[in-house]
Formats: sequence, C-alpha cells, structure tokens
Amino acid sequence: MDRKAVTVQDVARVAGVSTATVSRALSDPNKVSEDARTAVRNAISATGYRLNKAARNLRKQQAGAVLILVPNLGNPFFSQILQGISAVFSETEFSILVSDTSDPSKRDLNLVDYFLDRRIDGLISLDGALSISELELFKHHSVDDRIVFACEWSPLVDFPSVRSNNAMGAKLAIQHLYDLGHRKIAHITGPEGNVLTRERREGMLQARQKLNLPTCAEWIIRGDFSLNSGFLAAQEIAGMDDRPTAVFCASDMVAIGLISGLKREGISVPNDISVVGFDDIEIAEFCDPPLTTIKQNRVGLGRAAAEQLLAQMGARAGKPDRILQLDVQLQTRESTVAPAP
Amino acid sequence: MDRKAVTVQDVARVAGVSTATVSRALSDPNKVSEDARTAVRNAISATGYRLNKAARNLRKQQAGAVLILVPNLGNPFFSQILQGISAVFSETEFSILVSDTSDPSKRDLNLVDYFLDRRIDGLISLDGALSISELELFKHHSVDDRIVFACEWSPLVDFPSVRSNNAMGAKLAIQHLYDLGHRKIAHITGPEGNVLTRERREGMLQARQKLNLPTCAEWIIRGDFSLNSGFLAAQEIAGMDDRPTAVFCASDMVAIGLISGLKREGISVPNDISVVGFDDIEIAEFCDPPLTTIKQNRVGLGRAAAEQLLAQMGARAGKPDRILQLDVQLQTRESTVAPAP
DNA sequence: CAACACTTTGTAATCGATTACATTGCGAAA
DNA sequence: TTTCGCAATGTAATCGATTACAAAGTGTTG
Repeated sequence: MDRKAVTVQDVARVAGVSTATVSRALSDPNKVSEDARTAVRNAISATGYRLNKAARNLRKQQAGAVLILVPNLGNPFFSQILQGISAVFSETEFSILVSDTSDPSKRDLNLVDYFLDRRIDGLISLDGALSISELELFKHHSVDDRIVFACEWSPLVDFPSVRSNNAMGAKLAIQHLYDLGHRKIAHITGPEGNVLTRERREGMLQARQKLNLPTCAEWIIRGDFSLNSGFLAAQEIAGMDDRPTAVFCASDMVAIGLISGLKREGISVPNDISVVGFDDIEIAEFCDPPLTTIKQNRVGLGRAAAEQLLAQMGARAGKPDRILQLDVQLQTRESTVAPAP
Repeated sequence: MDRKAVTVQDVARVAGVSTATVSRALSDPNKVSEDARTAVRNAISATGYRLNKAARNLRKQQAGAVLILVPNLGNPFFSQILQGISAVFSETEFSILVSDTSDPSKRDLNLVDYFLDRRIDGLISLDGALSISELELFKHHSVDDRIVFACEWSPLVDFPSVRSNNAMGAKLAIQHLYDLGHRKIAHITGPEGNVLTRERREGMLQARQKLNLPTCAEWIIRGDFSLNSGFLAAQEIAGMDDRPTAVFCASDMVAIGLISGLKREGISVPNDISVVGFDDIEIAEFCDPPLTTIKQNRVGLGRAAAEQLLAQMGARAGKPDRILQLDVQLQTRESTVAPAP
C-alpha cells in the first residue's frame, strides 16, 4: 500500500520550523516571513506532503462539501444545471455531492441530517417539492441560511432562489402566437402542484387576458412535462369540436410528444396547428419541424445558484438578492406559422 | 447556531459506560452485552447524539466517498448511468462526488490526488479517454484496485469495466437491415479514438463481412455522436453517386440529426433510406419516424458498475469478473423498412 | 533608555471517534 | 482448587491539522 503518510510534523522538521508555522504558511501566507514561506514550500515538495482533509475538517468543524438535490438525474434538463453548478464549485475547495430525490431508498433520511452530521456545508435544491416538515427542520436547526433553490423553488419558505422568468416566457410565447395571428391557443401544463407549472400557466393566462383572447376550459390540458403526456394530449386535441390553432407547451418534451401524436392523428405541424415549447433543449433544433420555444439558460442558472450559495456560506453580512430571475428568450423556428385562413 | 456538539463522551457518561463501549455498540453490536447495548441506545436518543464523520474518517483513514467522472454532465446518456450509480450508493455509507471531465478548470488537477488527499475511496469513470500518465499514476500509487470503468473504458489498462456489448449491438443492427433486404448499408461513426466508436465499427465490419455485403469507402462517414454530425452526414449522403439504402448510426443523436438533415435534402426516412440508431434514448420513440435502435440498459450499467466497485473496495479476496458485458437488444420501430425495389 | 506596538514563531491543547492493550470476572477443564 | 480461555469492558494513545496563548524579537516614540 501507501508508504506512511507525510504530516505537517514531517514538513515542520524538514523545514526547521514549527507545525504552527507550516499550517500558517499554507492557510495565510502573509502571516509568516518570506524565509519561512520558502522553507516550507521547499520542505513540502521535498517530502511530497499532502494535506489531510479529514483532519482539517475535524478541526475546523466543516465538511468541505455541498449537496445538490436533483429531482431526476436521468433528465438532461437537470443535469445541465448540475453542469453549471459543478463548474463553479470545481474552482473552490468544495466537493459536490449529488443525490436523486426520486430515489426511494433515501426517502426516510432527513436532509437536515446531512448538515447535522457535518457531511455538507450547504445545499442547492433543484427540487421545489421538499416536504414542509423537512423545511421546518432546516429552520429549526438554523441551517436555512446555507440553502439555495435553483430552477424550482418552494412557495412554503422564502429561502434564496435562482430561477428563470417563467411568467415572462409564457408571455413571450403567447405574444408570438398572437402576432402570427393565432387567437385560439391551447396550453398543456406541467404536473399539478409544481411551481413551474403554476408560473407558466399564470403567465399564459395573464397574457391571454391582456390580449383579450377567447378562453375555453377544454384548451387547458393537464400534462406532466413528459413526452408521453404530450403524445396523449394530441388525441384530446384531435377530438375537440372547437380545435385550437396553436398550442403552448410547458416543456419541449411535451411539445415533441405532442407533435408526434398530432402526426399520428393526421394533423400537420405547423400547417394545421402551431406548437411552442419551453426550455430549448438541444434536440429542439433538430426536430421535425424544428421547434419554436422559450430558451432558458440552464448552465447559467446553475452557475448563479452556486455563486449565490458560496456568497451565503461566506457569511457575508446582509442577505444579497434573495430571488434572482434570469431572463428567457423566444427562439423562433419552424413549428409556428400564421394560422390557415 | 448549534448548541455544542454531543460526543461519544457525553453518550458514555449518560449510559454509564466507557467511550470504547459506545463505539463498539455502534460499529459491532455483538461485541457488547445486551445491557450495554440498550443503555447506549437509550443514551443516544436521550442526548440526540450524531456521529461525526470527519472524526471517524480521520481515525479510520478513509473518506466515505467515491468519485464519478463524467465526460459531459449535460448529456442525458451519461446522467442516466449516474442515476444507476447513485441508486446503489445511496444504500451505503458512501457519498458520491461528481466531476465533469470536460471542465477545463479541473484539467490541471491530477485525479490521483483525490485518492492521496483521502477525499475518495474509489472511482468510477464514464470517460475512457483518461491520459496515460494519469493511469500510470494510479498504478504507481496502488489505487488501481479501487477504480472501475463504466460504459466507456481505456484500452491502455486492464482495470475492471462494465460495458454494453457494443459489437453485438452493431451486429444486431446490420443483421436487421440485411433481413429487411438492405445490401448497401452506410455507417456514421463516433469520434475517432473513442473505444465505443471502435467497437461499434468493428462489429459492423464483421457482420458486413460475414453477410458478404458490398463495401464502399464512402459509406463509412465520420461523426462524433452529436446531433450536428448526423445532420452534416445527411448532406454527404445526399451527394453520393451510389447512395446507400440504409444507415446504421453510432448513436441515436446522430440518427436524429441525420433524419432531420435527410428531410431537408428531400430524402424520406424510411421510404428512401432506413435508419438505425444506438442507445434507445427516451426520445427515440417519439421521433418522426419513431427510431429503430439498439437498446442499452444505462441505469443497469450504472448499478452494475457501482456494485463492482463496492465489491472491490470491500477487498474481497480474488478479483471477480473484471469485464462485465451487458446484453443489448434490437428495438424495432418505424425508421426501418424494406428498401424500395 | 524605557515603554509600547507589532510581527513572527513556538508549544501544546483541541477537534471526536476508534482501537491496541490491559483488566476483570466467570465458567470449564484438569 | 488451580489454571486456562473467553467475553465484556475500560484506559489512554492515536489519526493530522489548526489555533489559543505565550514568548521572543524588532522597531518606534516620548
């Protein structure tokens, strides 16, 4: 195995200084003299010293890690946010732990235990659906200042949060369809209870009202962000007496499933029905037809969340912007055209 | 903040035993008497004791974490493997660290340092393209028995590896096209230097030879697994004098890009050209046309890799199966039909 | 020159769990 | 009865870095 570990003691001996000086040279170089600093530096490379994190963590009462809660790791949407988070933390001392909240084997473990066990110093949750009891435990143990929501968030608490401007996205989508001449616009929602579902639906309803568009209960179709829910919605739409001329979907996956389903029903996109998605996932550009959608900056969202958490863990006085909303853009492609006359 | 931490000392005092007994009651309950065990149990719930991982790790000289190297976190293909890995480790004491190997900020950090710093006890790499110097460092520091490759692997070393049977997948694809009556079959490869590219191409060439299919240098088109490389390949194919009647793609993304590109060239899939993908990503079923492809069990692959690593870290005597190949299946959909007469 | 501030360094306690080693007590074997 | 083995427990050293506190050295000011 490994030869015996090199410790600060060894470095101190070789450098001819005390362990305190070695430690100081490493953590706060201006605290020691020029001479000591170089002596330590030399001794370190001579001995091949490596700092033992476990010892440091024990002494400093910290963990050197943050936990990222992901609703579904297999979903590329979330993993790109993770990518942004990862990019930021890779430049720091912190490691990132990743946990899938849909994992049933972890359901009985309280999240707050991660903090209490000192396994993490902070938490970023991409899952807005944390239980109220969980959230209260966070507050009760005063770790709520080391938590940030990203993408999704919980309406039950006012923890800091980084998110896309979902309402704006919905408005952009409706306005775009309106400008093309559409008046009969349907919406396929996300899963009930999800904050993103709510924001996008509200944004849509507001835009609709402002533009004085006709409404029809039938035109609000429940979905769940998945391909399949879009596919099923197609059948519903095909069977409607008063068919909409355009559909705004709560996600690109829904939109793709919808287009696939409509085709099967003999309905052509965009000739018969225009479709707008939400997210701008990579594949949107290569669909048939290429998908008009609302573009979110996922990697940027992850980065922003990571930076927010770092700022909070740095215990800078005063809470900075608690809610950061990133702009979204309309990405026009070929799935939307003016309605048939 | 937190009230002062409860330690084994406190538990020992309350339970009326020594710290050694408390520790033993926790780690190896049969070592202590029934009485002591219950006394400790009661004292723990009375005091609200939580074990300090940093202290344990320091003393036991371990990290309680494993590192997962992912070539590209934003790619759903990898993130589903990650999901499988996560599911297994969530039932153990180990946390998982995730690192994106495409992250430039980490390029200068030697991976072996993670081991030497005792930040991890094991490593699963989804990236087969680790540098030779990196790999040699692993061996040099004798940590090569705590590493497993998943999905991809490195041909430079014989570390344990869990992978899909890529050659078999290629053969299934070619055989399927052959059975439909295709003889002129093209292939869009993955990026040069990638092991998956090699295995799939070799498998294809072998099947092709066995079936006595005509070859044509033009029909092997270089790609890189991406949507865009498929899209570009479409133009190449459109311009060929002797056009193939079917294309086997090294990934579903390539296939989707290809179909999108062919359409743009006025070539219909599957009527003019049949297309087979590889992976069976979720969206394959909802493409137009739904994609015939080779199905890999990604989550299962992640699980198997995680279990392999656990077995190795458990230092069970004897090395078990060093290379585990998971079967793949042909998933027939509508992008393949008999060639036009 | 004395007094004071400031920088640099060293000594040793500390973080909290684990475990080598020592000790006790009890029953079985001789 | 003595001796041996085994189970249960306790004492204290240990893992390796950090840091409170003390001390020594340097320079400045009145």
